[in-house]
Amino acid sequence: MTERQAGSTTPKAHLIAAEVRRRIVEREWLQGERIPDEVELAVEFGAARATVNKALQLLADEGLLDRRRRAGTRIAINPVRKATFEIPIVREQIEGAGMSYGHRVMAVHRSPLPEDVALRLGMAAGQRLLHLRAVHYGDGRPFQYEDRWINPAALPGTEPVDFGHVNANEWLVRNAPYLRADMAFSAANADRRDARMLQTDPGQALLILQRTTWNEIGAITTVRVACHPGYRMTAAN
Amino acid sequence: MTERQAGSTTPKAHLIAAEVRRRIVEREWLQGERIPDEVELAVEFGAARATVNKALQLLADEGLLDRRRRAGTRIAINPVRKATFEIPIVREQIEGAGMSYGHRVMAVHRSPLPEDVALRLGMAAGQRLLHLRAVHYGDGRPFQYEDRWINPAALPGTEPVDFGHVNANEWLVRNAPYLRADMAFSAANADRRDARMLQTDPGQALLILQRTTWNEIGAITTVRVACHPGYRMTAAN
DNA sequence: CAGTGGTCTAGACCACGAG
DNA sequence: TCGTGGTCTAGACCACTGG
Repeated sequence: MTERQAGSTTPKAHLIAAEVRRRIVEREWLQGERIPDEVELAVEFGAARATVNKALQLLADEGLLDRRRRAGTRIAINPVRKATFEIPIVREQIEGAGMSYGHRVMAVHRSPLPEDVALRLGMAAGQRLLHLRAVHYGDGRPFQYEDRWINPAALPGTEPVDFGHVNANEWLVRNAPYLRADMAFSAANADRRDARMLQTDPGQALLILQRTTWNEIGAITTVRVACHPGYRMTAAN
Repeated sequence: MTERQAGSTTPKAHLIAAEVRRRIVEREWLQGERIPDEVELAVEFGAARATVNKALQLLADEGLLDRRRRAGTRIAINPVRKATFEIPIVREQIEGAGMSYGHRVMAVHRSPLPEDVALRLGMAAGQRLLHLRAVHYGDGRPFQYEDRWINPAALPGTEPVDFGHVNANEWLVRNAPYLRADMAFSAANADRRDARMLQTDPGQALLILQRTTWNEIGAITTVRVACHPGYRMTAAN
């Protein structure tokens, strides 16, 4: 780090972070130990304190460091690591995998909210919202089956949309920015409807994704996505 | 934003980010539109450019903005949002839920790598690694069943460990910091062993977590975790 | 109460890439 | 080519919180 990397475009903060990470991984600094403070490191690395700060913040965000005012910076004892999943538009995901995309709306109704869905949305059960069921296909084979509830009251200033023909997934992503979102993964045995929609057998284990979004008005939409058998949701780092 | 928030400890960069987010969510700025450049916003918000930069970087990391040199900053058309899951130590997760933790090692062997595991690790099949099977309990009920392979060669400078008695999950977290990790969620029907370990029935849908870590030497460990039926992995935002 | 990280600022130079 | 974001710096003040 004393030598300047010739021709490198890597930000100095990243280089410092990498060097600190190396000292941790190669056990020069052990879990629980306190490391030099920002000013010392700034001198060592020939950088401004702000740059060292940025580097250490990166590592703290990764869960590798534990930083506290006055107490200093320590190597985390239990590095709580994080996995980040990107939630792309289904169509892009399918086309990105080199398959052709298809989409079919199986049902659109204005229906009273069942108890469990109302709970997810934080609304009263029995209220009538838009209920939508659709299947996304990749190369003609079912990829995901989504069961979605939409709250039109949370979508002011937009034309009424015919979700029987429009792709709700894409329309919402593009037209309903949200402030808060909730997300959960679980597994479930396919019920008869899941099985029919995904062209598989009842009882088949399915990865279930549940997602709800809110804006300043209230809940926008909640969706339960059943993925085709064998689907893997992956994250790097 | 012109008025200074009296007594607020919220960083100015966060306030700016919140205001920009509001303009997006309330459709003052529409998807695809270009927003004022950093210098203009700095003037409007009475902040330094670096502060505005930090705020906009936050939103870009969220996937809400699309920033490019020379081209400026635009509201993302397809906001690819992210969900972040924290991977805690199992014991802390269980105790954090108010349950008592239990742990039992069901088997420890030095075995030749099966084809599929070797592939995950990027090693040659047939090589002999440490193979470990263990169950984590919450209030006496099975919580997770883990099937783990450990590469001792990637753990130099540490005493040999008796994983028959030590909790591998915790020992590795604390003693084997890694440089890269891989992670995937999927669903599977419980096979006979899964069912026995988790005290449930074969065929039951289980959430499967698969995780592999590497350091500068090579693969450290790979684990397949089968969660008890009904388990939900949640993320906020 | 004093040491440490958290944040902001004004200014600067540079890299990228759209036009 | 040149406007825009990316990054760094030196310096400053402040907010925590451990001792």
